[in-house]
Amino acid sequence: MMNWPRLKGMSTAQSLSPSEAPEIPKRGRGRPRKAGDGASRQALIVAAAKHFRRKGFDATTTRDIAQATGMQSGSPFYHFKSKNALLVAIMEEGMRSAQRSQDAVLAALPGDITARDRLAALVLNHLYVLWLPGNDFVPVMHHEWRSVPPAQRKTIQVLKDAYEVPWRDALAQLEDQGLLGTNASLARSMLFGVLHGSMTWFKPKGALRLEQLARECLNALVSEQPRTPGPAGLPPAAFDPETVVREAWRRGGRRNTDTPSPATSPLVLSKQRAA
Amino acid sequence: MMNWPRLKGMSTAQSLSPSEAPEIPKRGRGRPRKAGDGASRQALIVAAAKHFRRKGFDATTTRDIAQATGMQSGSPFYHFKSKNALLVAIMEEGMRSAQRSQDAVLAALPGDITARDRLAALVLNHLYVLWLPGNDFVPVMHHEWRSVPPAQRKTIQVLKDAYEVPWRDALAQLEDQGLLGTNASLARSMLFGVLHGSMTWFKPKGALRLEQLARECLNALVSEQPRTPGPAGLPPAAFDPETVVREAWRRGGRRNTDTPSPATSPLVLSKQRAA
DNA sequence: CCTACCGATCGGTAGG
DNA sequence: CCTACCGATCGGTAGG
Repeated sequence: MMNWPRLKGMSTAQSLSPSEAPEIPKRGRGRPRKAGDGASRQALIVAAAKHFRRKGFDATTTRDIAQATGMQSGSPFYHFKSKNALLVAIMEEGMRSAQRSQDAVLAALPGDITARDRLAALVLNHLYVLWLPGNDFVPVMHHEWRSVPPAQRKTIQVLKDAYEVPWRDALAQLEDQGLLGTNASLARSMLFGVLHGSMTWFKPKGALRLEQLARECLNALVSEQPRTPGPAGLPPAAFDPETVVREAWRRGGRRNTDTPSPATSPLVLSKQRAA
Repeated sequence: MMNWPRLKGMSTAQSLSPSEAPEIPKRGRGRPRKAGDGASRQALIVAAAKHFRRKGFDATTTRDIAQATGMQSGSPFYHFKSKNALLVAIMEEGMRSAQRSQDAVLAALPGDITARDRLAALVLNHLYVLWLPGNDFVPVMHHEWRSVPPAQRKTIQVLKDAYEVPWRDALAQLEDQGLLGTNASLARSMLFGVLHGSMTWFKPKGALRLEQLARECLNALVSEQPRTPGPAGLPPAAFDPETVVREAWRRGGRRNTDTPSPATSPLVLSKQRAA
């Protein structure tokens, strides 16, 4: 899957993941249809990822996947014991592939590079992981997380944590240099939010390419000059817009259960215009 | 729905949305079970939103929703002509409610407030919209967008565009003041990415409350002092980490279709350790 | 808004 | 990996 190669002859079945071992296809026997090894399994993963990304996990039928792979409706269950196992396999392979490319990029970077440039490389690589054609695995992972059985979430979470280690390092350095508007941990969560959110609104056509998007994301979250440390901390005093919002909600809202609120607040009056 | 009230006696059926008008419940006749008006319809919307958020649109059955509302399995279709119509109603009402609270907040703000503080109020209000209990509508809108029939997307898009107008204004001012690391349009998309992404990772327990999250988001994306306009533009020269990443992918990747790539690149060698 | 129901589909399996 | 199939469920409807 993805754009990242695996070693030749390295059957996917021998990977570290105990969660989804197929029946061991007895390679080398029978008719060597495609390649004899896990090619069909791989084709199922690729087709499933494509469908899951477009229509969602629940809306995709195992028959869709089978048909896209040229199989009969029952055949996917020869390779995967359930539809959910197929989803987990997609996520695991997506993260492994992303990790491979990220490691390769980091290894190719000069040693004396700044933390900002290192983060730039991580960001661009991540955009490639998300956006390059055929790379449906990581997007599916993020969007279909709730369809993963809780028992198997931990395995994927470990892969995600490992992937984020270099991000933590780079952002911690940037925080030390005063180049962030928040702390490293929050900046990392926000940065991934920006990057994953780009899948919703970004269209890589025209002038704005992935490379430029990467630059803009970095510029948006990482300053080039240290920020003034003056009032940068948490203002202990009342934050004006904050109290305004809080008060507005206190006036205008109930906790909301079933019935619409009685509506006697002045807020509503200020809203009558649009009705 | 939400925490924002509607005018008393304003049946939801008379709203601007032509997309989902129920059968006009003949209010005032029959047994006045709850309130006589669209209370059941409203209860369906609330219950559906809760389920859609937790389990997803496809995984939620209309029977789930009926049961949560104390109805029989066929009854939701008296109020909504289809499951999809229920989803659209959730999104429309979610946006209308968000717009109401946002308008109220803006109206309550002093006129001489800075663009930064105005944006702070918008951000905090938006976090309330996303996070306060019972407010499942807008999260559902973002997560289940692809389940909306294309014909009805436009209606909701209009509401979303209106909602974003004050954001555009505030961010345009901030861009003029040199407080953004990117342009106003991209900053807006990124900011919403951060805010919506918070639904994945943020837990409003402990020290980090919504108010502080709002501050941190703002600090992360909006400087307090104008940024140095020096090398802030697009560097026309080769961007080092960028070319490294691009080269790495060129070496390591094919476009990817079905079969795993042959893998003869040096990238793979540098990755053998984890196997 | 309930009763009773239908047609279609879906994940999964037995047995080869 | 195919054939043939099952049990369960699901969105939706007729008729009151």
